Amino acid sequence: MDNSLESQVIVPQSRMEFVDMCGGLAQGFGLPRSVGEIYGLLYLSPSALSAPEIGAGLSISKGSVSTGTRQLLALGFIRKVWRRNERKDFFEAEVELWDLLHSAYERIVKVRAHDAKRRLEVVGEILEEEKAGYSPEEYAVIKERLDRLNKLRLRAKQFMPLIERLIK
Amino acid sequence: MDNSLESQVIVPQSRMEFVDMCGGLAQGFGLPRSVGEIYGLLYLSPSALSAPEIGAGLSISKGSVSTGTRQLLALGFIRKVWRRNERKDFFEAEVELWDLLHSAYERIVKVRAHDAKRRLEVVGEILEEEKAGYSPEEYAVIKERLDRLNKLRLRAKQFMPLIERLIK
DNA sequence: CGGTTCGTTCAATTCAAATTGAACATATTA
DNA sequence: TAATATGTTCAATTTGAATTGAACGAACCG
Repeated sequence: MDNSLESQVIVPQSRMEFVDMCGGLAQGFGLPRSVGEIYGLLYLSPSALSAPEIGAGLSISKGSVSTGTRQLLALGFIRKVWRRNERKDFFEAEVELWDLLHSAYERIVKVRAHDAKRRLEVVGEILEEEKAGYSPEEYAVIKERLDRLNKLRLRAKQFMPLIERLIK
Repeated sequence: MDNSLESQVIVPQSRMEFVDMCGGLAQGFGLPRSVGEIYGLLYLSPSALSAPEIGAGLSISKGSVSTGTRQLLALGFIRKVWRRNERKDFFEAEVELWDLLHSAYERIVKVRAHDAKRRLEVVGEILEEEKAGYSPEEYAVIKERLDRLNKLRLRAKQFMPLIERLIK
């Protein structure tokens, strides 16, 4: 049976425009478009929305709503809210974006920096093992380039605490 | 005929490890993996490489080398160098990464910020047109959320000059 | 109980982006 | 001039990620 309550969910154009913008932003950050769209829909929603409402509003499947909301919950961008006498889950957006972005910075930038450091070390180690395979000049060039990268890394690292203080 | 000079290009493991790391970084920034790999190969190369050498070293097609180098040239990450008595193009990496990253910041962050501003304005305008369709309470909530975003935008904007001074 | 709705999972599908490779233009050499 | 090599473009293909939808378990209701 068609549930008329949800099938007639119509999201006004202004909010759809916003949804679209959030979808694009999400893509820019390497997240699925639908994840951004769900957040956008919830962010401009005057009240919490159920999963079926989200699906109907954005014309996406149950499955996408389920995985999308799970990701957003994990990132802290949305919250579940319960309404009494309602079995459904309702979702609302976390509107304190500054805090969210701050913790995203922690997770993404720091993890990535640490990763880069480790991988550069590995490259350096393997290079030492292969040292014999290079002429002295070649080896010197490669070594110098790696050193250069490490200097860049340290330079970037120096600024991190400063930037952190700024955005706290 | 098989050109034995290029078909036997073998890149040592240390550099392949580095190539792989650059590929992953490129993906993280929304660029094709192969573009990062080409840069990685050139960055640790003691001498400039020809397009066929790049293709052989990374096992990618002529076409990918062509489009990849074009992108890297456009971004300023590599340079063409000519060798006399050689028809081929040779490529070498720009090693002053700090400058490159700085200009990338300019292009990406600033453009994106400007874009977000414009799109938010559009949403605001459409919302005004649709004002009648909302109850006063609903309208107030949506309006407040949009204002919140604009405040966030301004807050971020304030820091941009500071950060710029830091990384200059 | 059966009937209904909700939410999750996962295999199948779809879709977009990257990659390939063939066709082409241009340059080089004999 | 023919024969070979280089590099670009673009249509076709591949590949990987997002999305769907069917199957399932759980919660609720008459």
